[in-house]
Parts: sequence; structure tokens; C-alpha cells
Amino acid sequence: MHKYRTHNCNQLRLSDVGHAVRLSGWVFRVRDHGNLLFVDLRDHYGLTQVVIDKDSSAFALIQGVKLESVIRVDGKVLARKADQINSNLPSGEIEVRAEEIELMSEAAELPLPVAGNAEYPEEIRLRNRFLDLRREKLHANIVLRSQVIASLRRRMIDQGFTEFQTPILTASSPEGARDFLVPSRLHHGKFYALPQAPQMFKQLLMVAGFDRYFQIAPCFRDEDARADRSPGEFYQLDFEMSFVTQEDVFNAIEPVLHGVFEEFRGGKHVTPPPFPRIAFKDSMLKYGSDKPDLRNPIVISDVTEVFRGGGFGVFAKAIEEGSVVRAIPAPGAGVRARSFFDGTNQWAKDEGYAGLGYINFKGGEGGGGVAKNLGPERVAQLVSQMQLGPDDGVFFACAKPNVAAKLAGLARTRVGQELDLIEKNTFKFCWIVDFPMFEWDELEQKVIFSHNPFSMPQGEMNALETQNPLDILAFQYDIVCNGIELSSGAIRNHKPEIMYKAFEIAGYDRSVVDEQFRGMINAFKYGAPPHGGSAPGVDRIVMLLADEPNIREVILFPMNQKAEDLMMGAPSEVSPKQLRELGIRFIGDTKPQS
RNA sequence: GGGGUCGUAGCUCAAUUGGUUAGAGCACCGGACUGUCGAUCCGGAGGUUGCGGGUUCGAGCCCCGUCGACCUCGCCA
Repeated sequence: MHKYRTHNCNQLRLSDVGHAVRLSGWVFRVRDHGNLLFVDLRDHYGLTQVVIDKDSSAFALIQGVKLESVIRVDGKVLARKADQINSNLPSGEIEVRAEEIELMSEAAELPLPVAGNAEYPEEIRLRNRFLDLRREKLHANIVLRSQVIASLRRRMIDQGFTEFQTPILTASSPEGARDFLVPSRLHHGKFYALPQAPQMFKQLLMVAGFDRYFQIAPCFRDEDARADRSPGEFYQLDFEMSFVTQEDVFNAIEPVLHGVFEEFRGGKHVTPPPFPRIAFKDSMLKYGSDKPDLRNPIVISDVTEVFRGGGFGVFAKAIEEGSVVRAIPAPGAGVRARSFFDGTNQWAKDEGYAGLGYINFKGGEGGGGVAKNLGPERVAQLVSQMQLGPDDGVFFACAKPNVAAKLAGLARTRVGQELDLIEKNTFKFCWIVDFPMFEWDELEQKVIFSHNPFSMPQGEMNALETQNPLDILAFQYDIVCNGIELSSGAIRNHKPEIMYKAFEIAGYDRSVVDEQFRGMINAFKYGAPPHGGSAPGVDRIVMLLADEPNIREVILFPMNQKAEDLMMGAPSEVSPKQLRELGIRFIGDTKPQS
């Protein structure tokens, strides 16, 4: 007989009745009847009920055993009587009558219960992650993550992609997120950086002629956390392809994402390919976001012209000064109490905006101050343009275009949630395309790269030389699912002259490009194929499939919001000897700069 | 760095809005019980109400400060 087990805890069935077996696992639950005692024995695979009778030599031992102790049970498989069958358990038709039990590892009193599905503070969960990971939901999430990654790999390989590993210790790069730096022992005063993404490496792989690359790539960014952004590190399905147009990239990845979502969708509907393509400009107008949640049926309209020179003075005046008006319909909300409208207005103010105007229609009659001052003719124009129903509500965001779009987008989400309009049980995908190449930085008062400096501008050199930089679009695209940005990608700029020109527009001298992007710009001078790719976030894909609102629920050992690992105690101080070797002296400033 | 929510037993929560000795469930310890599957029943132990100060006859509750957690803005090409 095997030293530890002949079967796992989810293996025994009626066909095993009568056999002598050996099981090992954790004591999940105990039901003590004094002269008869039940133990639910748990391992990775499931549960088996163990029965211990008073006559058994194991009885005394098991009566004092603590939950989550690890035991080995020798016994016989018995069929349960009809009224004792537990139909919730795959092994519920049998039980194991224990003859001998060995306590292999005793558990102390638990800081965190493993049984049950109550919620517990993250600090305790993270500090005792090994216990938290024993719990059913988290355990299942992590297994799901592994299966999703295996599926992604298989699907990419089936599509003709080849997996490569790129360096973890690399060079710091300008722009983008803050780098994690690693000091060099051999070169005092110099640092490696952990890659924010294998961006340049994958492009170099294209130059090297590998044609189709992918990698489940670890990425490191020293930025603050969010519910959907893990601090420090995360994983991307990073891929790149040679001799492709934007459409080729879409056609390659859509079946992979659609396939993996279909495989693990849990009964939900998945957008079939081709996914809708929405221009960035249209997305900002209609959804007030570059990552629209298409489960929300509300569509925003621009109604600036209805208000221009009209009787609603606040808006009319703002429009003269360059503001626009965006209208957010609230279907069927017209009959709601005034508190709904005033509450939404107050919410907008609390978010730091000027507020939201509104009209509430009741039986086709527009109510509220906006309708009164605007006059029946213009209200009728609104109804016709927006195709409003007789009992709809409508909110108005009036501000400079960028701000109005953002507020309208937030209001769209809020109204959709309040009115319970968000479609359930569905994964709605779309591409956001035609991102602007550059944007205006109000703070620095200069033109900056809008997304990725390596993207090819639409119109290439001609566009850079002849168009207003702020009007130039890039072959840059994001893939969005249910309002979550899964990835961003681009057709890359593989021509050094266009690269120099693009960086020049963003205020970087040729020498800066040569220095900061030396490896890549140099490579492009020796025959570079046109190429492009993208990098869907693996953690976010799993998060969607596991239906978890927080990314830490799909990561084995996540750090907390302050980027600390409470279990391992990272980051930690290091010895003076280590610092000396690195040529580093700590100056005693313990507060981070901001 | 700004804003929000929270902080009471090992864990989840309560405490009639400022009033007697801060309660309950789970877990833990002891006892009863041979068919439970969130076992049940009886009993026990467990608390500087995050920390510091203030107001008050009296503070878990009000005020000030501070620490921590999460959410969020900034940030994330």
C-alpha cells in the first residue's frame, strides 16, 4: 500500500465498496456524536466522509483533532444507506470507515476559517494566504487561471505562434510607467530595470525573422494599485506578428479570445467574431470612455446645437466659451421621484464636476428648470433628435469637450446601474481603433505621445510632415470587454526616419531616440518587416471569467495596495554588506516622494 | 499627495443613537449524545472598543490628532 494514499478525496464511488483504502488530507469539518464521529476529509480534488466508531482505535485520536490538521486514514469503503446519501457530494454515496488514523501534521487554532464562504479582511487573508488558498472559491479561481493560461497557450500555438522568453533584467526606458530598478553590482551607479512589457524585445524578434511570437509575459510597473490593477507585477498574453495589417492582427487574436471565453464562460453569452470596431472619437462621444461597457444600452448624444443661443442661460453662455453639451438618456426614469435626478446631480458635484442638468418627461411633458427655460420648441427638438420616450429622463453634461465626455461617461455608467439596465450573463467585446497619435498635455503645455510611441501614424511620414499633430491618428487599438481594457496594441513604426520624426514632434531630439531605444532603432536599420501585435491582460481575462471584481482574487500571492507582501515581508531592508557590494548608501529618507 | 468608507473577542457582526457588568454566531476548551453532512444540546474561557488626547457626572458612540485597511482621483506610453 502506498505510504500516503491509494485514492484522492474525490475518487471513491459505489464501485469501490468493500475495498481497503488509504486517504490523506485536511480535516475540513468534524461532526462529533460522542460515540460516532464524522470527518470531512479534504484535498485538492474534493471531500470524502470518514466515519469513526467508538470501537475504532482511532477514536481517541480523532476526537481531539483540530480543524485543518493533516491526517492519514486507513479504512474500508462502505455504501451509505439510502437516507444517508449526500447528493451534494460526488463521493456522497459512500463513506470510509476508519480503522487506523495517523495525525501527520497538527494545526494550531486558525486565524482564518477555511470552511464556509464568509468574507474576511484582506490583511488577514494576505498574511495567511496559504490558508486563504485552501478555501473553495479562491482555490477554484487559481485552478481556473491555470486552465485559462493552458488554453491560451494551446490556441496561440495552434494559430502558428511560437513562444519565447525575453529578459527580466533589462534597461530602463523613458516615458510610460515608473520602472522597478535593480542595482548593478558590477557597475556601480548603473541599474537594470524590470520590463514594463517585453515591447522592444518582441519587436526585435520580428526583425530577427521569427514571424509570430507570443509569451505569457510577466510585466512590472511601479504604479499605484486599483481593483483591476495589481501593484507591481501582472501577466500579459504578449504577441507580435510580421507582415500584417491591423485587420490581420484582429483576425488572429479574436478566435483565441472568443475561444477561451467560450471555453470558460460559465453559461454566459460571448460576442462572436468579428468584434465590433469603434473609432476612439465615436467611443468618447457615444460612451464617454475609451473602454465602453457595451452591456449598458445607453448611448450619449451631442446636443450642443439645441442649447446654443437658447433660453437656458448657463449652458448657452458656456457654449459660447467653447463648451459642449452631452445628453445621457435615462430610459423610463421620467416618472421617478425628483430625488433621483437631484441625487444624480449631487453625485456629479461630489465627483468634482459642475453638475448635471436634467429634464424628466412625464406623459411627454418635460419637467424641471432646464425644460422650462429652454422652451417647448427646443425641448421638442431634443425629443426628436434623441428619440426620447414619453416617460424618459435625460441628463446633460456641459463642459469643455474632454470633461463633458468623461462626465457623460460616468453618468452613463451610473444611470445604467441605477436603472438596472446593464445586461447580465454576457461578455461584450469591442475594438477601439483610430486612437490619436499625440495629445496636448495641459500641465506641461506640450505635445506628448497619446499611447505608444512605437505606433505607426496613419499616413506615415506624410501625415507627420503635413498634418496638425493633434489630428494624426495611429494604427493603435485596444480590446475591451464589459468595460475593462483587456489589451492595447498597435501596428508598429518600423521605419527609423518616421520614428525620429514622431519623437521630434513630442519634443525628443534624434540623439535621445538613439540613446534610449538604441537596440531597436539600430535593428530597424538592417531590414525590418512591418509588424504589429497586442497584449491582452491575463489577470483581467481570468478576473472576468471568474466573475471577480478584484484582481487579487485571481492571483496566488498578491501584494496589498501599498505594494507590500505581508506574508513574505517584502519589500524588506537589506544588510549593509549587500548595499556596500552594490555601491549604494541609504540616505535615511523613509517617505516616498510624490 | 487629495477624497470616500471602515476599524468592537482569533474571525463575522451587534450594542435601542451619550447611560448599569460591551452582546450573539463561528472557532477554541470542558461535558452529553451511534447517522451527521453548516450536526445538536449544556457549560466555560476569551475585550485597554486601532492608538493618543479632549468634551462630559458619564464616551464603543461626540470633537481633535494619529495609525492601518479597502475603494477612488492623480498615476498607469
